[in-house]
Amino acid sequence: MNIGDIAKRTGLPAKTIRYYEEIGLVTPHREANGYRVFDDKDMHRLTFLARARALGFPIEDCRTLLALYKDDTRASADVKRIAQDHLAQIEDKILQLQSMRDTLTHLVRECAGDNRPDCPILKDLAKG
Amino acid sequence: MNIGDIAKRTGLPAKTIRYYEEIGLVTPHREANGYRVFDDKDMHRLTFLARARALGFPIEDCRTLLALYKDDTRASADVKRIAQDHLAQIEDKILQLQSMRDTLTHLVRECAGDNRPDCPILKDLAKG
DNA sequence: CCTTGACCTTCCCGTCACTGGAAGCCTTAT
DNA sequence: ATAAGGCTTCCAGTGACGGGAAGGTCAAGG
Repeated sequence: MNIGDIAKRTGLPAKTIRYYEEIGLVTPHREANGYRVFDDKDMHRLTFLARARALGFPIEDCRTLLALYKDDTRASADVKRIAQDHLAQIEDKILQLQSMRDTLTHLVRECAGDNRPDCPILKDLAKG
Repeated sequence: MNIGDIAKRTGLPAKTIRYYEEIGLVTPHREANGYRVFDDKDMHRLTFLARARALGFPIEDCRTLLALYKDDTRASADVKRIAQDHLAQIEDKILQLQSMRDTLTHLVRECAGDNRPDCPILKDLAKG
């Protein structure tokens, strides 16, 4: 399969797949004309990557997860730790965003949104 | 005030303040020796920026908000629209993160986390 | 007067995970 | 023969800074 086909099948942009090759996450073969050829193993790795990225794992986590996946002697504890750490980061982020959302919701509700200059949003930002 | 003092007072790193000057968000004077000098107006702008950034507004929104703040003839509707758009983005992001969190929480709960290789997290990532 | 340490300056590179675009080669169909 | 579309590499940009180097400045102490 060429890069366009695999892109369609994995849902990953061709650019992203080239980038993954550049950083060593996949190593497709090359045809005589220089084109990349992807086999089922590449397909599988890319699908794995797509799912891991969709769960928000950073690239380096993905690399580690792929290595663990390949390693039959892995301990599930190693996988779990990575997932838990990532989960903790996500939960932190959610809390931050919820706090922003709450403040913003309040401010937006207070603001008349008409053509007068008086604005509680700006007032709040300015009050420090 | 020198940059170190204003950094302490605003809570912004000196590096950030220099960056804000570079992109035109503040324009402190310069002493004969080249040092930046910040007055109360700069202080006020930086405090405004710190608060707006803390609410997650992107830099370009901050620039616009500062301009609106300065403009006595503004319509509060303009401010409100910016805040609402930003709020919508935050809510989107929260939903994405919550979806990730839910999946991860489930997977982590399923995983034994011992030294055996069997791992539902990897299984899920691999299944595509 | 000299030095030390704490400031300050600019400049450049690195972050993260791509994305856009240019310039040019390859393949397939007409 | 040519045109369309796919492929290649390489370079630059994103957002909002952070790290660190090389060097100027200032106040206090010996």
